[in-house]
Amino acid sequence: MRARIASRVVTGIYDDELRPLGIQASQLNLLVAVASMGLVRRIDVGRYMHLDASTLTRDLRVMETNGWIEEIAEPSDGRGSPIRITTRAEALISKAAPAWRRAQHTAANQLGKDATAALMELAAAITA
Amino acid sequence: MRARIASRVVTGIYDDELRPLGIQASQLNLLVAVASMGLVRRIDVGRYMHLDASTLTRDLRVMETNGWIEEIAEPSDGRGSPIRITTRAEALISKAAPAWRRAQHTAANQLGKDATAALMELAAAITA
DNA sequence: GGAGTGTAATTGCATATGCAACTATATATG
DNA sequence: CATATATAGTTGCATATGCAATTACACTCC
Repeated sequence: MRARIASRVVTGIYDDELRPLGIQASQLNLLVAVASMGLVRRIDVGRYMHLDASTLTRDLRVMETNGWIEEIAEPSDGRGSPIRITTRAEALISKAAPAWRRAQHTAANQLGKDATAALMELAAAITA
Repeated sequence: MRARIASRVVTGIYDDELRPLGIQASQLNLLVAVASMGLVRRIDVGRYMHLDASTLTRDLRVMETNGWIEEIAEPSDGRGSPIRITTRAEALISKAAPAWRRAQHTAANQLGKDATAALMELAAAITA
């Protein structure tokens, strides 16, 4: 319950800052993850983000529609072609950086120093 | 991003344990919250759980259908009658307690002692 | 007591999330 | 090479989540 509440609260802080840019925290997260991974299969994004494959199918569809993600190889490959971020999305990430940082500061202030460090620790434990 | 990933991972651990009981972590969370609050208005549940009112309308509808929550006063009150947990749901909470504890242990082990303490700290900071 | 203000709840819309089942491909194995 | 097994991705289904707009009260203030 604590983890879910924390997620909602923190997500809300980021969503508020990102709203003028027309992107949500969940989407920008995904975009940054894909950007950091380069040309990547969906499943590997899923493993990194701990997201179910079916969730990714749908989330990425929205982002392809927005022109933020593109599929690379021929569509005849039934096991899926790798994807990558578009230049348009790269521009968006840069443009969103200040709002992102503001949200980060707001969240850090609202949580306090200890709890913020706690969150970093928590994420590190999951990634490991 | 860290908060959202943590939420997904922890929720998944609880969902796995609760699946045989036919209830999800999100629903049991809500049930326990309502149980602890007694006869309560939806909006106050929302404030406690940091959930939007519209989300609660829908989440609670599912739980009323399942017979876990009941509305008390006359439905003529446009600003909503308070709700409370049913005896059936109380029984379910008791029955789910072992699975809940198992999930708690699994999560604590998977996160490690420091990260678990971190999560408690995080939640405390939000509630305060 | 009627108008204005504030609050609780719902609805329309869009996205997010995961499970089970299925499809399509790749890889191993005899 | 044919079959078995494993893996990537999608679809149907159900729930979860929040915003904007709307509805229905409650309350206050002349």
